Amino acid sequence: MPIPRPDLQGDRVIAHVDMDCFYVQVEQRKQPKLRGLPTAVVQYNDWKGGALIAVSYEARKFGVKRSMRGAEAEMVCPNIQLVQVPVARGKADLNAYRSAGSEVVSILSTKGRCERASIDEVYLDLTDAAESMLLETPPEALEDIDEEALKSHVLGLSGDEDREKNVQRWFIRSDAIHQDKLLACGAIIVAHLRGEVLKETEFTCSAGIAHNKMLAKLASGMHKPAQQTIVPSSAVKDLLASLPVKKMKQLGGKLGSSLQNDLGVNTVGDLLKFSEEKLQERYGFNTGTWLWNIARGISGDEVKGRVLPKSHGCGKTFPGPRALKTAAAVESWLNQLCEELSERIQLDMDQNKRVAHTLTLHARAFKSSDVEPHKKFPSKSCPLRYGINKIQEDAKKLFDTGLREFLGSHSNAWRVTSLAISAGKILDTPRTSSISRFFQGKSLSSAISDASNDDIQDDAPSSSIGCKENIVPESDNDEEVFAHGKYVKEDDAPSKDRKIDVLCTQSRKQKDKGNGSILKFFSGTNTSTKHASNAPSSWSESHKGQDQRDHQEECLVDGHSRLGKISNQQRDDSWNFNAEDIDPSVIDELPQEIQREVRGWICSSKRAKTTKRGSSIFHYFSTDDNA
DNA sequence: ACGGATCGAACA
DNA sequence: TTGTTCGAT
Ligand SMILES: Nc1ccn([C@H]2C[C@H](O)[C@@H](COP(=O)(O)OP(=O)(O)OP(=O)(O)O)O2)c(=O)n1
Ligand SMILES: [Mg+2]
Ligand SMILES: [Mg+2]
Repeated sequence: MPIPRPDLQGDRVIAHVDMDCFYVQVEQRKQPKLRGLPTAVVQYNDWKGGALIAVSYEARKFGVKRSMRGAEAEMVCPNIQLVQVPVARGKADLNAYRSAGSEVVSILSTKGRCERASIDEVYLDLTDAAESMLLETPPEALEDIDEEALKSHVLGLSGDEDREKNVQRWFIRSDAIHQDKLLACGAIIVAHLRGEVLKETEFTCSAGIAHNKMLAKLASGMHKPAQQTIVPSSAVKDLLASLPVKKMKQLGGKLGSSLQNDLGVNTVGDLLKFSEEKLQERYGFNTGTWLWNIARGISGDEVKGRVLPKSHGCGKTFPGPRALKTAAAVESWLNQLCEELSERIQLDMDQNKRVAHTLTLHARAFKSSDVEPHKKFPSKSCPLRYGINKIQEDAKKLFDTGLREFLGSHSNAWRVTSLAISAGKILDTPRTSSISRFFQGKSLSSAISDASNDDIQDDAPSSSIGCKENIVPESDNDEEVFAHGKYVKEDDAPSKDRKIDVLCTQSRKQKDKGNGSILKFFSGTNTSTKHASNAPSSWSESHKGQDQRDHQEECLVDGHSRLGKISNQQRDDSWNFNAEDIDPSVIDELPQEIQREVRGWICSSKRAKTTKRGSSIFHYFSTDDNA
């Protein structure tokens, strides 16, 4: 029913709100005497005074920077107040900051769709609220406008003399274009929200108001602290023309470096010189169009309605001499991490009625024997069973299987330099459904405990059928949920029904994302053939050289290739197609029940693909090679 | 190999 | 679907 706006002109009102030196503010609220003083938050004081992770604006004036050592900071700012991150179970404990972030979100999520983008920032879609305001109480007289709103920075305004006056005039211009009027309303709403945040939490924040997320994010950082910035469409061109590529979100890493070094692109505006095809050729289909769009200030990325994190993780590093070298030491630290994780997912369940379904372990290690102590410790996951002891038990198993794989057959001396676990696949538990009745009279918490207590066989975690039936909610949508499952291998080929099932599930999920550009086509069997890849050479150094397939040894299975030009062949024996490359007449030859799915996918894919980075993948597990 | 602890997303 | 890599805060 809800059809996404075309949005090609950018008529949404999007805000990005980012807290000012957030951890510092949290600590200053705890210790008000620190307010106004140059302050920084450090974690782990023992080595060189710890590392700074947040710096107050007073301290920034002295040149104090994040990632400085405490001792360094004291050199440039002798009066700096260093506050340590709380420590619990031998590791940094960020719960106070998470909790403070939640306070803020609960206020900012009241006027429109809200997306938690990090511990201290959110995106807001204020389109509806702004349109309502424009209809009902349009800003006409200065007296009616929030004073804070009138202090906004408006990009592109003539500038020099009397900024204040110009902004005031901008807000009440009756001859402004509709877009600008909407932004003005958005800015008034944001000013109000920021006032509410200050009143309720004592925290200041800064914000950007624009027609999409990318520009709003850019704007929020332009004037800090405790200010807000508006980006009218008319200001976009000049803004991007002088913006160094590295300042743009997503271009701060290797991609941005490649743009500079390989294309000579120094500002985002420099990208305008390149055709979409040229960018696609070098950086891939999706990234290419994404780059082409952002050069023009276009981004259709929508504000997801999600105010809670999608995963909980905790970890600790053991650098240099602190590296763990015994199983007992690893076990001990794992236990600490598991305690914290258990606490946090339990809190999530109690507060939000959500249940996590997957436990994942990451580690880094090296062999003390080799001169080149390279590290590649495989991550492992399994179904998550609630309860500290269960989690500890499973985490240790995951580590052990990872370690055996890491060591190969020779058992060498090893060192572990980091351990991390995380809880993912977190799902809402619907209030009303048969599953709730099953748990009648019990708290969700005790029901989950019982489910894991009726001792599941002590086998290695592999399947979650029991878990799924006991915990996973009955579907409100008719989409099957897999709590945890292992990748389907060729020699373990699923039945035909099963394959179709996967197909439908995946396609619905992807369609909901409202964006897609790639059809992923599994042959299901046949691992020996290598196929042509006309995928662009990768810009990322790490991808280079791992691309083992550049020539065509064999034709594609009949019917598959005729779907359209192959965009990329994957290591998992599937082929990817771009939506516009698919020959519509060939779709008719596909199995009936699949045709509808493919057509629906192509439709949504073509609609949204140009405005958002990334791809949706259409999984088709064919039953045989000649499907 | 002292820039740690977390998160989300694309990719293979 | 799992596991890896990238980028971010
Ligand atoms: N590399 C980083 C970056 C940030 N943070 C934490 C501490 C910050 O307080 C918080 C928010 O990050 P920001 O990038 O928003 O920075 P600040 O809020 O501290 O400052 P600003 O006022 O510039 O937003 O996240 C962190 O632990 N490690
Ligand atoms: Mg911030
Ligand atoms: Mg931030």
